[in-house]
Amino acid sequence: MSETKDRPYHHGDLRRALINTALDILATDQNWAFTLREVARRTGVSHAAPYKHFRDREMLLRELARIGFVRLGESLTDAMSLDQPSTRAQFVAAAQACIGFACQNPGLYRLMFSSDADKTIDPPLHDAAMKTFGILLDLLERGQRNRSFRLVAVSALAAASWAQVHGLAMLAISNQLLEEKVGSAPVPAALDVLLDGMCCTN
Amino acid sequence: MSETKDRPYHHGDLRRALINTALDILATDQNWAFTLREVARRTGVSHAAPYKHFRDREMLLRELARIGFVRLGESLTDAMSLDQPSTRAQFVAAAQACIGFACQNPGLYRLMFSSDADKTIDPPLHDAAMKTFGILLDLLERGQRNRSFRLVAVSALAAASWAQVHGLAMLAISNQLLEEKVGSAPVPAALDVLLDGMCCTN
DNA sequence: CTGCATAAGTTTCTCCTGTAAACATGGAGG
DNA sequence: CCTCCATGTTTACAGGAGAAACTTATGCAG
Repeated sequence: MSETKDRPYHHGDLRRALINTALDILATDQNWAFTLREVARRTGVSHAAPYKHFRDREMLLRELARIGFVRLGESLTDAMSLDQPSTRAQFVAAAQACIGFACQNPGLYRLMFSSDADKTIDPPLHDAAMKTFGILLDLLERGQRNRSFRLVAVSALAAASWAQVHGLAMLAISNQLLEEKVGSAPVPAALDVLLDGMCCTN
Repeated sequence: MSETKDRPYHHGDLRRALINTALDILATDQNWAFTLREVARRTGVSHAAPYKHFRDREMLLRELARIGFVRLGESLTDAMSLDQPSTRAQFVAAAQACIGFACQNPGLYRLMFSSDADKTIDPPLHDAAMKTFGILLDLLERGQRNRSFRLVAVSALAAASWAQVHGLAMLAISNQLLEEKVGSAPVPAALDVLLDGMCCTN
């Protein structure tokens, strides 16, 4: 009895409702200037109501970012569970999933890596980010064990591939991967170059 | 007679003064919430004065971004003019210059790639970005000519290296290159991995 | 030199945001 | 049944964006 009544004084689960509204707007309106009041408005509550659930605007932003990391992690896991002929192919699938996620949720993705989402002061957010990063690490370690990836320090592979994928994602959502600059299929092309450096040559 | 008088009614070169103030604050206050009024205040003019030189806040932001690309281009050119034993070493120098630039001007760097700096509606900004990107392209083409870099499509090398460097820069200024994740020297490590894929193996 | 058009400032005003404080409501426990 | 408290609402205030109307100096026509 908490859903869709004609606004009983107590909402039922306003916290979650606010988060969903915010995620909705973020998904709908490409680069929206995030506004607590707008979130409250569209959720149908007074502009001060959110403060009962979030100390301030930034706290909601960090929660959204955290959810973003969780969802990104799910996308990665999904992409990797499709079976692929090689670890290399699996890597490509995961990378494309990440970039696809960014392109489908540009606002959220940007938020996840913005300075508003300060991971140093928010343990849950930090943990979510680390956990998602861990998915990449696992893949790399697995690839090393089965001799797909070179046996250099896994942290080097991690830095390179994370930077590469994140860079492609950011450039893609900034609309900077123009054909005149980087050809018509920059993502697979770039990943191939990187993978040639990561994979065993024999 | 345009500098440092005791505020004649007409400033002399307010446009430039505003830009400099903004760049100053951006350089000083790591993640500052950009405010036209603050810029006006610190420049010593009324809050409406900037509107005589910039249609709106975004227009000033785009001009700042443009200057950012010009400066980044200078940093890259400088770094590449130091002579290096190999094109590969030159690439590393340029990459580190770019990441260094980002770390020393995080606010500006973020701005350059933010959605506020919409390159599709600002030809000067777009041109500045393209010109800086051209420096990278030149280096890659030169590397291909002297057989340092593989003869794959130069746009693929460009996409890969640009994404890599930009990704490292963004992660660095977001304070996400934590040792626990990517080791103690992620930048050279990541670049090495990438370069192993870009360079000729023999 | 006089006088005016205009560029470049300033003031004032409206609307919006974040956030705090005081107030209201209704459901849960004594 | 009454009272407490979490969760709403209203009201208030400080700032920011930007428009409009006003002011000042400057350069140019005569």
